[in-house]
Amino acid sequence: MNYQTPRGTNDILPKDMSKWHRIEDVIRQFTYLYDYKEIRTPIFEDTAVFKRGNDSSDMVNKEMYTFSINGKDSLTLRPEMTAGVARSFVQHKMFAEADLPVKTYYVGPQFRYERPQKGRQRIFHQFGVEVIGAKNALLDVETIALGYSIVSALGMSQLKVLLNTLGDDESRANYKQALKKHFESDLENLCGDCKRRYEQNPLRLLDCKVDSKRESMLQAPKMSEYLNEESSAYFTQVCEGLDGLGIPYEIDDRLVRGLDYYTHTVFEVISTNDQMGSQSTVFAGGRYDGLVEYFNGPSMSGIGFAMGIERLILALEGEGVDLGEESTLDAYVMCLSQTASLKSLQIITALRASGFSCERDYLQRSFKAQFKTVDRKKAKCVVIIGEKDLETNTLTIKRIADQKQVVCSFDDVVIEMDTLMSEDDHQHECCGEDCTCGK
RNA sequence: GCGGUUGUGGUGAAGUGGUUAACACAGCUGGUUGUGGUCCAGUCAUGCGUGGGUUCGAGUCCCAUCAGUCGCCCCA
Repeated sequence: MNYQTPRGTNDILPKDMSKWHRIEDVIRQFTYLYDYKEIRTPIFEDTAVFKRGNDSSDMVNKEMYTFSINGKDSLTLRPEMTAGVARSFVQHKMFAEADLPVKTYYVGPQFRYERPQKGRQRIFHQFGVEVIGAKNALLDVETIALGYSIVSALGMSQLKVLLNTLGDDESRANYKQALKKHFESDLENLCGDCKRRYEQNPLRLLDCKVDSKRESMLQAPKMSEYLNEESSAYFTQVCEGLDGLGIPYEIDDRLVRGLDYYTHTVFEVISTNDQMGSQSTVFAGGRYDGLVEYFNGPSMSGIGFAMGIERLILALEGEGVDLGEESTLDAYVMCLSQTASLKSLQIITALRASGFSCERDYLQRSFKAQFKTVDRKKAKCVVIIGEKDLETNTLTIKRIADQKQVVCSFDDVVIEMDTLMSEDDHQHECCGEDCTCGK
């Protein structure tokens, strides 16, 4: 038996972790600037939190990891975060807080039983925000701006913001009816999926890829023609806000999100990098009006988005953005004889206590092999302790950058390291390769 | 859930059914027993995703299965 990660899951290995940390750093930096607070909800919830009666999405109906213990509760590994956050918002009566809206963000794993593909895994990670308790077009704008700022700050530039509105319930109901009426005569000729969509969620007819060129599809009525005055005005404000911030976007009247709770603004930010494959959406979201009420809270609106971190990494790597900070080491301590090993342990401990990151050899490898490790680890200095040094109570410190070498007593190792390292820093700060400053 | 395609050491890969599974990189050891990055030599897959089958003989053919990947569906 070969043990391996279950299908559609993967280990995030130490060598890749710096990318994740970098992304999480930028996320925390920007959510701080925008005054969002982190929320952590359970990895699993009562199934009813996700599976709400009227939902037609595949995610909720076919892709959930649902289980029960002792035949009692039906629990589900979260496939998304919005429902859990809305549930939490109501459970903890955040609707009564003095300062609304409540602005939250989250980062964590999500679980969907899907056929894996590039950019689509069964366990994947999302960063997302949920702003609940105020219905203001400027919040829609702020939400999009936050996501946009984060991916931009990370260096993503090949992207497109797609925007649409689904209007309020009244507008959407009228539109759905109009769509059904429009496609009624052509229904027989549409693809199988479209026939299903016609019944389940006529809005989704619009993003069919098979029938997109059909006459009836091209002639399909547009959402914008069915917006009532309020919905239309709201959407205009969102557009004006994005214009005001200089965020480029395209209105895509065929953009329909899959989850049933969306109302008004919906948006999707896709990577246009050609290495993305068919899963190119990096983050997407929209406004939802009925969710808080579903969880027995007051009638409050919310808006949010979710960003796929694995997809973000794919997009950034596709664009050639370098996310890995170079891992470096202040010193590599070489011990060249067994008898010196206790001394080397004391030295490395003293250096670490003074804040220098240090590593050493544990395999009694050759001098040459240890020096190769120094290169691979990009250590700034090497501390060398050998048999002879025990007699003289000295060791050698070598600075790799310029090969400068000093011999000092065991007791002075920290002081000497300080000196070498600060000179080194000086070099980095004040000058490049053609340094004339004399250091 | 549907269809296509791929699967050989740590990595990239050669390998028309026939003895010991090329080559390159990385690793390790030595030349240089306290000064690395170059060079040279040596070493490194009892095994070809897994399990069956065909055959005198299978990495090569067949079946099943697992996984990756691409598209559909769906979605972040």
